[in-house]
Amino acid sequence: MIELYLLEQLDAFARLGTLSGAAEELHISQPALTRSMKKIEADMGIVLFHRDKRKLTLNPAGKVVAEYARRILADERELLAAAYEADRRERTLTLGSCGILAINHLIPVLTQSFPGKSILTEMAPDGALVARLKNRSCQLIVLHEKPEDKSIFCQRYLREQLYISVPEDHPLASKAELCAADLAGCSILTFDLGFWVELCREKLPKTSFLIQTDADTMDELVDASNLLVFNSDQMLKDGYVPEKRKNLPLREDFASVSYYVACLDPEKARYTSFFNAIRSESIGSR
Amino acid sequence: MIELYLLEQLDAFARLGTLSGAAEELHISQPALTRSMKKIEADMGIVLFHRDKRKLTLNPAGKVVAEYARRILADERELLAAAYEADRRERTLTLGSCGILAINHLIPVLTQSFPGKSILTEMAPDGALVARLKNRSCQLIVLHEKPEDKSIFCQRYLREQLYISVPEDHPLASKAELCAADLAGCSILTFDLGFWVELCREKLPKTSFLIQTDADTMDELVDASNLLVFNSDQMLKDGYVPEKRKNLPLREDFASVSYYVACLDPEKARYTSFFNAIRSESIGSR
DNA sequence: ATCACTTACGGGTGACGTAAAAATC
DNA sequence: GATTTTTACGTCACCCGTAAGTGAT
Repeated sequence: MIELYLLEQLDAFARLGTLSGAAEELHISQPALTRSMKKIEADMGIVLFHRDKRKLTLNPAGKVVAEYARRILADERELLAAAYEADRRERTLTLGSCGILAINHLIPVLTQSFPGKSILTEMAPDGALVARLKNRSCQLIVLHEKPEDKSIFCQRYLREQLYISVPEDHPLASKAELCAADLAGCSILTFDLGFWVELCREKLPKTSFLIQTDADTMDELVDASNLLVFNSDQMLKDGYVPEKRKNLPLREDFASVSYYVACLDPEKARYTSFFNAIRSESIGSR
Repeated sequence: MIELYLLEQLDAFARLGTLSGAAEELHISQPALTRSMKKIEADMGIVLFHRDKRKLTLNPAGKVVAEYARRILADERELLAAAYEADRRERTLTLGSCGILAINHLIPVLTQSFPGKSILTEMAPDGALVARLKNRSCQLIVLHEKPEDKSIFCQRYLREQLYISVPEDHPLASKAELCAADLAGCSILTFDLGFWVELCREKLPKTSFLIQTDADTMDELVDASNLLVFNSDQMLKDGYVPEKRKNLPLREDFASVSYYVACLDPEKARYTSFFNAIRSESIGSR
């Protein structure tokens, strides 16, 4: 058995050409290298060097060993990288969601249900989420349409109804509720809420959406402008109630969605406590 | 840097399933293994095992490491095998020859010209020899036809003239020399001399050859029979003179050949002393 | 004199075995 | 009680650095 530190030292010598150079790179003394090179030969029982009193060079067998050593050292580095990646996956639970609401709601639940695990969240469209679930990039996903796939275990979660926060002095403020036509030609301020934006752009083509990604900027714009603001029953319940605005529901089919929390069916046992935890919340929200 | 002995121990545990089993296979104590497994984790800085008080099992990251370890250990074994093979090639000089005569003559010369090297000889037809020279299975070859290939350096060596040793009471014994027709219908005893047998079978289709591979058997058959015996000027010079027989030359073009010693042209400098040694012998033989 | 490698010597880390304990079946 | 793993302790190997030596440029 040739230990890796010996192969590393041989590799350094093979690349640098001199023991002194290799010793410098490895931060060890020359004599240590002399001994190591002798030790490899002794361990293998064959001669690997041509000794010229002045210069040490690899003979053909030595070159063969150096070549393999290089490969083995690369494999060892790969081992470390793969192990760290596996470890990271073990310690983190990745939640993918089609919208930001579920993320905000679920992070505390996940933190409590899986103590010791880091929670990583990301937003993506439903289709991409299913793909990420299957290639194990995500362990849990939140969709706004029920997946048909039998290999995916799925549990109904919250409903969310779209609201528009209308400035009190806005013409629409007199209404009790809104429909798509009311919003034609309007601009609506909205945070980057995931699927909602795409859905509304499709369903309300005559309305423009002003997407904000920074929460503070968003808040300032809401305060400083008399624009319509995107909102929902859940957001209102969470306390997101813009000042000096009336919050009106948007009465359209698309403006009310159900969320579904899903995982790979074979893995559902791992997440039982989590699914139980959100079931009560889900029922409570109806 | 994870040392190989640790990976070996992890691999044994991964295969055997228990530390005690692995310890037995590795001929070390259990506590040593416990410590080694802890050391791998400490060296890598991640957890690789699920500890159940009673049973130790690999977690996903541990399985990844075990898988890589297996590959790396296989590579290390391959390294050893390749190095030993390279070392063997370095220490042995392989001579291929079309006939046994050149082998017998050249072994002492090679032994003296390349002190410290083992000499390995083998017999094969000219075509195969050239192939073996090119793929480095042989360093030197002896042919009975001059190769045209420019990448092959070639030097003329001995000539050999075929003789037939005829029993003194045999009808042919009265002749001074023989031709192909004289041998029609005869059986000739011969040792396995390489290309000569194939050549004679082709040129003397009406003569049968009784091939012997064991030298003692051959000698006894020569003494006990009144068969013709295959011979040559070189063999006679070497002292192979069957008793109670007359040695007659076979006067046919094919029955006299020149040998050529060859090596790869880029390597000829390595064999200068050898080529010089056989040049004098070659000239002396004419 | 300088450079490259080798030899000689002393020190500290660490890999091992033995012995014993803890925990589970 | 038997099996498996862990902890504790002492020993020995060995890997390293420093210092000195050899040979070549």
